[in-house]
Amino acid sequence: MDLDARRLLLVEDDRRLSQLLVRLLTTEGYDVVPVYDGQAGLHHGLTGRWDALVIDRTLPAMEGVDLVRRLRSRGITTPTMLLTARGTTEDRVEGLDAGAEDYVVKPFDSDELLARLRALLRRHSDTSAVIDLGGRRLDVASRRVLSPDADPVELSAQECALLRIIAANPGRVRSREELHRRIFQNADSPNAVDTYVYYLRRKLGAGMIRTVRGLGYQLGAT
Amino acid sequence: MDLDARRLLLVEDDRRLSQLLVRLLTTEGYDVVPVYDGQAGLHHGLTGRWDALVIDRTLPAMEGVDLVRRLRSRGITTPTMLLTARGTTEDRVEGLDAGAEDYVVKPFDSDELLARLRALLRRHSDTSAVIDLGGRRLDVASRRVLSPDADPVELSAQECALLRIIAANPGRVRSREELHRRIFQNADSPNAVDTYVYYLRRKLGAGMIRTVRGLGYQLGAT
DNA sequence: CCGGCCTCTGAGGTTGCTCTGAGATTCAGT
DNA sequence: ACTGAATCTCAGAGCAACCTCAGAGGCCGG
Repeated sequence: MDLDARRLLLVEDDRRLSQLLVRLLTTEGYDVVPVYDGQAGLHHGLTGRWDALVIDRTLPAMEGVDLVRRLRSRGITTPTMLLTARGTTEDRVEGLDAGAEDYVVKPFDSDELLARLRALLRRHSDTSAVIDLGGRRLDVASRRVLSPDADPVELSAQECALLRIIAANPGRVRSREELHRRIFQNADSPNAVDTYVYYLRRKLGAGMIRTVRGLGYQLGAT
Repeated sequence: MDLDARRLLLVEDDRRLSQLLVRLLTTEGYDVVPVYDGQAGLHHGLTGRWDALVIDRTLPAMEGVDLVRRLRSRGITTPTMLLTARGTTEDRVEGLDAGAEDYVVKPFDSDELLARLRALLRRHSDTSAVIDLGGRRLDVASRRVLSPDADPVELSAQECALLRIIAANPGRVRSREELHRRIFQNADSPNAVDTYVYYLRRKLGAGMIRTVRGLGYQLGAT
């Protein structure tokens, strides 16, 4: 077995298609694990370590788009490709805005799927489980903030997702809209982002997150 | 005039399509610069600061795919979207493997293009405009003035806008009228510019902005 | 079924920004 | 030095953006 192989989670209910994809991707050198419904996909997506997710849009137990949304809302940012039979624009837009990085319309061509997968993995090669916060560190896997001279601070899923986005790029200011879209997509209150910033500050100190009035938030002490 | 708009370089030789795209993207709040052949695209891609590139595949002087390849080979990693008329798989694969992040097949749907662009920009995140102030630097994105040997100085929106205009051309003198027109659109008091110059001097030192009596203001002597 | 944690809502309270206006100060020309 | 014009200084009203936090409802393990 290839220890450096990219690990893919394949969520596809059609057994025949699933088998076909497993064979194709395995031949290309990927390490593929197939599951056959949304619940299993959610479970493995949340608990496993994956380089990319390949998810069918139409699944029993949970729509593919909902699966992506739920994973994103739990702080999982693994790059994701949707397989979709429907080619309508609204479907595509919905998929992309749910947080999927890409989609492929069935029936698709093997070479195209592989090319898109390569492109997906290429730009997401910076997945480090530990993010530097300037002095402290965010361990995404265990959702804890570790500091050299204090006890670890435990974060909830949403807190972690928020901090992760802000910390991904220390110099950059993230707008409320972006944060809301990426984390609280099924929240009506535009205030949710503020609230979680408040929670994080309460746990980590006010200096952790800087407010840029009218623009958004930024990692503090940069 | 949106100072925080995302900057897009559009490389499209078909004037009609180009104009259409400029209008669409501008309406969405992007800051779009159109060029009409590969050479110009290469030049601007190498020298300008862009948040994303939108490139037609079929161009005079240089193919779109070659343009992407050449930009990538020079270390330009700006996220890129290809527009392609041909929908064959080999074309798509070639485009993606050349380093393009995404492609859209013509004729394309506006909503889809915009959704893909959002997805593209969402995952790329390290661009920020920094203006030299002679020793210190103005980070427009986070509205701060950074200096090598002091804490950052935070600016308000108006302060930043004012300093940005003055600092854009160090030698040039900006009249009160111009500054007032560009920043204090709905302010009655002709004194507003003076006030904000005062605020900036208070935060950054009197030498930052020089008064040219009777004419206006200018970036202070380095 | 219960209790605890997490998520999101909504309603104040507070802060910081914007712009105004008026007096103080500087400047150029006489 | 005198004078009028240009510029500087600064306190404060009004307002939007932001913060704070209690609580309702959801989810999950016991």
